[in-house]
Amino acid sequence: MLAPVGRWGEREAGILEVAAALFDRRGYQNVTMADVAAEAGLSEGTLYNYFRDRHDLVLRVSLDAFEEHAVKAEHIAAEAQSLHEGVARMIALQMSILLDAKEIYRIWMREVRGAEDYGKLPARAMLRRYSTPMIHLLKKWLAPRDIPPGIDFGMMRDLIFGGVENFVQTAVLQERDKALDVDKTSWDIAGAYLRAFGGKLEARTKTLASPRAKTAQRKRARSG
Amino acid sequence: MLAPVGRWGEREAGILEVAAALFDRRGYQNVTMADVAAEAGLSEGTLYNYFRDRHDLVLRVSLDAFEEHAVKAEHIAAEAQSLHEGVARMIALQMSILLDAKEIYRIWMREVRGAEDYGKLPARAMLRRYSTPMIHLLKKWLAPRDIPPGIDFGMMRDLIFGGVENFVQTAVLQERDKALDVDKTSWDIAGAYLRAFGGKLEARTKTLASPRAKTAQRKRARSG
Amino acid sequence: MLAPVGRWGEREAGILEVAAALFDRRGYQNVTMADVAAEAGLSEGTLYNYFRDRHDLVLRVSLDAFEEHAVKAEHIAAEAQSLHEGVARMIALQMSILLDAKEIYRIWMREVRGAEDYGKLPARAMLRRYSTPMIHLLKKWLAPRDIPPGIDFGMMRDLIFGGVENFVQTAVLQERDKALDVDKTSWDIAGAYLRAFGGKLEARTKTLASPRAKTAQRKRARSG
Amino acid sequence: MLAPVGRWGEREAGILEVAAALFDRRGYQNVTMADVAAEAGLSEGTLYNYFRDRHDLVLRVSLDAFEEHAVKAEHIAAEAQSLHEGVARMIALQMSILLDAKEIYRIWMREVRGAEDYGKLPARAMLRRYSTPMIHLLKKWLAPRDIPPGIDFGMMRDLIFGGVENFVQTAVLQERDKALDVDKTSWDIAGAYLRAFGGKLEARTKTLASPRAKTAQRKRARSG
DNA sequence: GATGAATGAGCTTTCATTCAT
DNA sequence: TATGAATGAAAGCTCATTCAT
Repeated sequence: MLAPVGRWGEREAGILEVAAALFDRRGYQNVTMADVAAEAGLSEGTLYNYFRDRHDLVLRVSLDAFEEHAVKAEHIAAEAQSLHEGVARMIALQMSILLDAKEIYRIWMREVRGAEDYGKLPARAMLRRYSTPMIHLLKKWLAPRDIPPGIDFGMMRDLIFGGVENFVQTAVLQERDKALDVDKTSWDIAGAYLRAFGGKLEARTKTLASPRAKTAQRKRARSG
Repeated sequence: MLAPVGRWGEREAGILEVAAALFDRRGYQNVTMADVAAEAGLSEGTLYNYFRDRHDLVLRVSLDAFEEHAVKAEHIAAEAQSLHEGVARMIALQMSILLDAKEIYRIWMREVRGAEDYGKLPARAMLRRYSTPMIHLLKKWLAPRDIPPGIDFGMMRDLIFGGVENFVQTAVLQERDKALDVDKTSWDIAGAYLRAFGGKLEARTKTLASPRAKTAQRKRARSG
Repeated sequence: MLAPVGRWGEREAGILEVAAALFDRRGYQNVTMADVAAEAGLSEGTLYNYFRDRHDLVLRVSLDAFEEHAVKAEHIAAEAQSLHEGVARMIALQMSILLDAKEIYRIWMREVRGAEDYGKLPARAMLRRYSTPMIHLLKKWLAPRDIPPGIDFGMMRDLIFGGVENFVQTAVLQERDKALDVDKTSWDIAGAYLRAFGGKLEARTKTLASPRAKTAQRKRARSG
Repeated sequence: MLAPVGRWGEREAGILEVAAALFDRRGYQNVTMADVAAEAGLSEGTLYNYFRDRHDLVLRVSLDAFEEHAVKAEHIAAEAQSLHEGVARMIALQMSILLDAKEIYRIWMREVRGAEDYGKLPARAMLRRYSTPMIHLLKKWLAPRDIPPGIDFGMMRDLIFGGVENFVQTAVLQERDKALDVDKTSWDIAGAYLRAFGGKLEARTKTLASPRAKTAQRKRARSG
């Protein structure tokens, strides 16, 4: 779902952006509606013209952010020249998300994935858009007879994304995140997973475009 | 509401148990002190005879639960007859924790690991007790020359635990958790990781004791 | 309970007035935020739109009340035609404050004067504005050679204000306060202090304007 | 009312002493029953075998302390060789009370004098015992024809005690209290009051016994 | 649509007091 | 008498949400 155009749509997008930044800076549980309103230069009441309630705002922030990620994941899957490259770039994407906007990711995991009733449908759809490209990638390049017994594609995806998440979390906790070479590490980890799942490894030749840099650019462009 | 939970020292254990169950059912952020008190059959004020404040209670719940897990992890590492068996049992332990008490795990990861000041020392020690046995296991059985480049032991541990966590989460979300064959899946996933990290695989012969069943037993015993 | 007290800026003044009255009636330590809210016809939360916290409210009540007193004290010092008249009017002012709003005075002495950190600056400034006019008065009219040894101006001020406070307190306790002739008593007490400090006494000729009456008028006007 | 003798009485006296010390150190509003119990080496429940409730304890602490002061005041009035000496010693007593145990004094003024129903009778009696010696002194030495018009003995007492209280309070606030020469200042202030009330001044010849030192001695003796 | 004061339920925490042992 | 765990009524404060303007 794209943001509506025109003034109304712009303002909504502005609120979402401001809220995302605030959430990321302070943790979304510690951001009040008043904070968001103030940061957006609006009054509190106005927020409720755009979002049903706090939950809705949180949800939309996360959906919005994940939309971008989903698009990127789809590109990676579509353009991969090899399994190793594709998985590595997917891992690099995941890493950069966690490093740049881990709070949004947290919201996603806690509020959106776990939500029982509200917004479940668009959230599920978005989750699928983000996580299925990895499955497509694996399905395309892995020979069925090489896949170890008991392992399926969904499991692979879960193991990869979860493993990377945990690895980055530890790195952040140990304050090794600034020194992390995302591209190289992604390639190495991808290699490990290919071994695990019966894929063919490659030597790392060309540099992966860093989604991290792209993200930074986008942010600069928007706030201008 | 349960009947009041015993007297004296037992009462503290009872509160912890009741709180753990509540946290797990509703998410610890959504459980109030009044909820815990009511569920334990006590008045609100009484809680504060046992725990300095809410934070203390949350911490203690998590520490308490993890103590048991740590002990089990240490046993597994000490008694493993092969790498495949050890890793599989470790994964099975992790799975059962996540299936039985995923919220406690969440508390651990978010409140305890991330805490800056309070209880950092005992918490860190406990974390190490839980997560290092896996590293010991891997160090003991993996031949250094078989380990793929760019992969170290800490990374292996993070990838394994994180991957399993995510896999279980997805299973729970898709309501496949009841049908999950923890032992078999653990063995298969362990196999994948051994391939990934250069370990020697084995055929699965004997049944792993399910820590899940043991936990259930303990709980029944305590609340009597 | 009073009817809701006006709108906007008036509301703050209304809360302050209502709080001052409550404090005076029951002792400010025994007045809760809920009490103030109820008496002002507001909900509890609303109070916190006007005052950061309880301490802030208490402080503001006292500062507000003392501002008026300070202005009066300055006028008295500026317009005094003789030392006897000036001191007498200052004593009469002090008496009327204590009779009308002794709790506010108590807050001032205990919370504001004694406070270590918060609002120290404006509070100190206000205290000076209230208590220095008396010193100016004495300095202007007392011949240095007439002042008894060991007595300085600060001491004089403290002895006068403290003595009057205690005298009024006793009168209130013995329920003689209604019958108290503020003007005459002030004149007599002033005379005693002039003797004590080496000042020239005068016969009491004209009536002192009673600040007590003025205060009552202001209150009636405001609450309308 | 003297404390009962025997074990029961001793324990009660011990609690009172401990409570008085705590009150003075931290302000009596900030001392809980639990604090007093802990400091006295008793359990909380036991306190209630000796004191009906918190109010009763506070009251008794103050009564107890004032009993000593009253005895001293009576001695001073009985043994005074001149008005100047008597008043000066009375002022010195008041100063030392305020410097050594201002919290007890505060309790007295706030809780006891102001109390409407409870313990009014013994409190009133004690207040009288403390404050009438000053009146006796003045009545004995002041010639009625020298007393200025409009001034009576009760007023004198109030002006003296209140003035001294305020003076000491200011000194404490300005942290001049350590440097305060109690005997000299008392003499000078007494001189001022004698001028005010028509008494005969004297040169200060002999040193006044410092009640402050005596108090310290007593405390040391008791806690041994 | 925009405002922002008002709301009030809800939270954590304290502490004097009670009472079974 | 002594104990001390249990109590529960407050208290101060927060904040998502509403609504008259």
